[in-house]
Amino acid sequence: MTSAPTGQTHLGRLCRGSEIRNVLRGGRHFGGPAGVLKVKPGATPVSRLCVVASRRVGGAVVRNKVRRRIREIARREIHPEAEPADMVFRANHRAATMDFESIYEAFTRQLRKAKLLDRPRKQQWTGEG
RNA sequence: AGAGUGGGCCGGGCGGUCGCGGCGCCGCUGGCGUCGAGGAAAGUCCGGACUCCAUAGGGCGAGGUGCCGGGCAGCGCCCGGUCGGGGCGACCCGAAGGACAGCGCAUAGAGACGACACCGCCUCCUGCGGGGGGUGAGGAUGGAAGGGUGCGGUAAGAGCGCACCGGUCGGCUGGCAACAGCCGGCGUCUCAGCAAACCCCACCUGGAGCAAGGCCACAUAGGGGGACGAUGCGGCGGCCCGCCGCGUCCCCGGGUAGGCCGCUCGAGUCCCCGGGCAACCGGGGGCCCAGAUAGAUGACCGCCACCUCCUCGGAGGCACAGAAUCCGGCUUACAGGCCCACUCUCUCG
RNA sequence: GCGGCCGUGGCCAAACGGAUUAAGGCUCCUGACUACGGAUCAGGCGAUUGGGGGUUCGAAUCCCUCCGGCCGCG
Repeated sequence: MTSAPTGQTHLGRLCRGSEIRNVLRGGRHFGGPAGVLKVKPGATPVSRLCVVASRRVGGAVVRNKVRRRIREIARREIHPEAEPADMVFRANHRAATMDFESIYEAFTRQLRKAKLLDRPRKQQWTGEG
């Protein structure tokens, strides 16, 4: 398992095994072609993300690439003023062969469902960017 | 021109926007500068450095290595050579000590190493069914049959005798040596293979591993030193002798993934000169070249290379693969490309 | 970072230097029995012994190397 450091302004790291298990067990489930996203209301003022890429995904190079792409998308698309959340993304083996555009579309759809692209209690903000 | 052998190297380049880690600086909720994966970072198959523990010594055992010389901190690695095998050749391959220390080698076969005769051959006897003796040349068995080839010899044969080729012993010459060449002796004794089967011989090996190990903060309460010792238990590399600890008394002050150190400057790398056939070594000068701690390199765009496709202007692709204490090797994976030396065949001059 | 075990027909597996078609069971196929099926009986198909290389007369077995899977310790 790996957890990615992310943009420190509004996206932190979720590293501890107990917290990760907590999110996986009790979080809301958002499926997608590249993997599963689990979200729970944040325990800290900033949102935190953990990307899980097991050996089923591929070798070290592939797993690093998937993890970095997910983290990059989250960094750019999650709104700084959204409700802080603890997230765990578990990548599957299909993520290894997908190009960046496909992963981008799939993951942003999951984030939109989780209402993380929006500013809370304000106007709808289109997440295209 | 075609086919091939050996060695070395590269592993897309330049620029821009956003983002990440280390270090340095500044006017420090940030900014600026700078550096930021590989030849294999991999497998973890060997060897070390480093750290802690153990070190009275000895015996048994276990594992590894195995032609010679050199290189190296060391190695099971590398270089050079010897011998054997393969290739027309350049070259390539080889765990390459010992089989009179022992033991074993299925089936077949008389016999697989001090034993022996199934067929055959020769000879003698005969009551013509066969029997006695000689032989190991021929056949048969087998992966392999107690040196090989030829001539002589003989009843038939056989190192029975001779010559040559091995083999072995001794000497001489060359070589540091493995070994090679030459000379002589030996067939009464001694002549096969397998030791990546056990085994013998020689040499090597203390145990763990950076989660080593150390420092700091905090809580339940544990450790260190000295003295005494029967059994039991545990530890010391597996076992034994042996040694140490657990037990009692006295004295003194502290162990765990939270943080910090170890943590990256090193048997380093590049250039030049010198020594050496070479591996490599010596000297001089230049350079600083990742240090994360759930683990930093990503995304997008433009131009130029390279490859493929076609509607000739575009589209797609661009290997294997990601540092975790650090080095030296080995092994394995790898799109495409470059350079050097050499060999064979054909053609032309 | 250390250390160990395993890989044999579709499945479970035996043989650990010795010939042979690499046992045996389940499954599957064919036949018998039955009105049909099951059970039973008889016969049969099915193997690069994880891949490659080496040692040997001979390798599933010994050695080297790679691949895959499982487990243990810190």
